[in-house]
Amino acid sequence: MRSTAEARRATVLNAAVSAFARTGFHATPVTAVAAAAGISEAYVFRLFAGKLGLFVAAAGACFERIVVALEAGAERAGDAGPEEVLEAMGDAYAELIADRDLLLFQVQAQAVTDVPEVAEAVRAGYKRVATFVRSRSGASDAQVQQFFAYGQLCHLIVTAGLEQVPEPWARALTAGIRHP
Amino acid sequence: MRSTAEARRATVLNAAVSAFARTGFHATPVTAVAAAAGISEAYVFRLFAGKLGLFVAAAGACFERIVVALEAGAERAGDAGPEEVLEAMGDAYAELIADRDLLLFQVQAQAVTDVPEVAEAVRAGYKRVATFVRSRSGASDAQVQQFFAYGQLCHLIVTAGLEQVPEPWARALTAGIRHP
DNA sequence: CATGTGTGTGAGTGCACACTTACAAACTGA
DNA sequence: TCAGTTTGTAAGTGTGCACTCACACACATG
Repeated sequence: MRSTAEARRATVLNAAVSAFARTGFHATPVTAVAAAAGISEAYVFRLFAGKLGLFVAAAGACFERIVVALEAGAERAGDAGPEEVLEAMGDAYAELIADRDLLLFQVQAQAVTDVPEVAEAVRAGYKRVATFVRSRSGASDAQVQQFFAYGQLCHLIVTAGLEQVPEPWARALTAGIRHP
Repeated sequence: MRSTAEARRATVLNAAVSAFARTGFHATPVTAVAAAAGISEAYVFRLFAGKLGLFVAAAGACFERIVVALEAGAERAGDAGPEEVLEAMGDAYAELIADRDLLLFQVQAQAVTDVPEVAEAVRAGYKRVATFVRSRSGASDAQVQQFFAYGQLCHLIVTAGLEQVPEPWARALTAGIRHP
């Protein structure tokens, strides 16, 4: 055996998050994920339950990585006040999405929520993130809501490339958003 | 002649916004748009420059309808203060997206921004909306930014179906958002 | 009526891609 | 060493779909 199936699954999931992030579910052939992972298409189908199963598993991996990053960020704030912890989590999230894979994957997943399995995975992912942010920061509901609202705005800024637009309307939207 | 090409284009665009909103660019066959518009697939290809041209035109129609709705909403606020005008615009937007087509189309368009023509159309659309909101409301950049941030949060709530989730984390995210 | 112009379609064509199957090679244990 | 299990693939198969083309009908204008 060259490798265990479990290890292969992990590398395939990394490749899948990256590939799906760039071109989305329907425009990303499984061959692209397989090639990025360095294995054959057929083996991807053995490791995961179809393309949809692969995408759902990738969503799980994506949100997992987000929660881990937020945990690490919150750790840097120790047991400071809610605002400080949220701020630290924001910084950690900004660093995490520097490579854009996790951000773009979330956008792509949101766009495929007409498939029930994906909608469920997205809900599960945000449940993990939101409950963690809430409990770890101890912030109010309104503060948590604001945290996610500006996070979603960040998604728009990056997907539309607004940080490259020098006009006033774009600068208004991007002002103060941490290095998108 | 049964109809003018221009009139056909308009009905096709309505069908396209609706169809693309539900299943996205890559998962929506042109036959579906054609069927919804009541014409043949071949004629859609004569009216628009390929599937991509159709999608870009639909994006234009989508943002056009949004600006019109915001204008009407702002009109109801007259020349009140920035907060009141923004509030009225928010109400108008909430009403407009009750059928979800315009909201979902924006999400789908964001997901296809790896295609340069789509990214350009999205930027153009948000440019129209943002400049109008800014100038018509006279609100500060920070207020405009907040307006869009919570708008994007609304998109997440609707796509993920969070308004159906009774758990505390979901209620924190949906609190106070106008009937998504 | 003849010619032209705009509206509209049926019937393809070719290709990309999800998924399967049959088979091979590596490793394990007795 | 030989049987069984796991890892891995090459080579299909079928289908859905973007896009084309030849052709038909409606209407105008001389």
